[in-house]
Amino acid sequence: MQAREKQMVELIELLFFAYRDFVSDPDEILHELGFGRAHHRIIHFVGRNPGIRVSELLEILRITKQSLGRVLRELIESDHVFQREGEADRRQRLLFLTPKGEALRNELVRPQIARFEEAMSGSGSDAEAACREILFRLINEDDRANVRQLIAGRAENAVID
Amino acid sequence: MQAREKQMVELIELLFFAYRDFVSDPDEILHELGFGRAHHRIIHFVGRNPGIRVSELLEILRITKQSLGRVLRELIESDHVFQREGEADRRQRLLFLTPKGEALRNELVRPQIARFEEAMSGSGSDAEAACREILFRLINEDDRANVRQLIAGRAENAVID
DNA sequence: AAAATATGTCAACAAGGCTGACGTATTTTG
DNA sequence: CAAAATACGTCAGCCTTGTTGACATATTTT
Repeated sequence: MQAREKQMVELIELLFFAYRDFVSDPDEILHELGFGRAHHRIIHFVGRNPGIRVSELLEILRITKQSLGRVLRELIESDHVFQREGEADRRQRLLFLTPKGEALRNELVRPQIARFEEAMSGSGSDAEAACREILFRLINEDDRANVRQLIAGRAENAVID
Repeated sequence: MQAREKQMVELIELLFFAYRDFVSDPDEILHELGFGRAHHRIIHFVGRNPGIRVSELLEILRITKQSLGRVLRELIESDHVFQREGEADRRQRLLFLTPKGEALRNELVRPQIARFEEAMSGSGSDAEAACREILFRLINEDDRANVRQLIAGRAENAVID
């Protein structure tokens, strides 16, 4: 094995361990509520994209509608998420967080923000930008444009009535 | 939400998408063999740490021995992994990859190396070091020393007879 | 009016986690 | 040396979250 490849393997492992611990704080919180990681992902992306369509969510999460359906139903029944008909297209069921859902989303994202802030402390803004760029380029090339738009955030202040 | 927090949320999402795609290539290969991500993790860490003890593997993967047991048995039956009694402590069942296991490990790691190399191309070695450091600091503080040692690789050329 | 689209749902199944209980070598300890 | 601790394996049952396939309903597009 070349030295360069060895360095890459080290990065592979770092990413594995970083991700393992990165999801561990939310996992604990969720477990107490009887929820799992699947609920987290829905809460997160609905919170970040109020009014997101079901089909968009499916594409982001790369799961089937049947998988989504079960978990989404639980979140609706527990009053964390609600749906509204699309105005332009009434077949759509746009997704929003309730105040309760927003509260949970906040609780879940807080430790993750803290973890990144701690990880960044001591690094300059150039280091942060470098890391951001590398993470971005780990994403499939054909999906980067989508992700860039998603991350930029679209209807940040969507009116929910 | 503060601007700084928003930046952190963007990083959180980048990590999510990066990881999602990062594991997708191995997943495809594994699926054709009737294996899953659990098999991958075992193959990877046994390959990187020949002679690793079962209990060490459990700690790395953060799963129970019952979960490991099933998947490990499959890998042993399919002749990807074999066990040997520890010399010093004969209760131990040290784990090694067979040549077949090594071949699979290589096949699985290749696309991940390629992905990181592509992601790094264009970034300088300082950017790479910065990213490495940030990923490292995402790991739980009490586990960083362990991970550092693990990643450095210990018995790189362990004799297997 | 017919076809396509967006979504929901039922059913059956699989991977891969979990807990709890118990068994067997082997090593360590009092 | 006997007893306790350790390393590991295994049986059984359960949960979450993913899958495929088939079918239903409302709405929009053609």
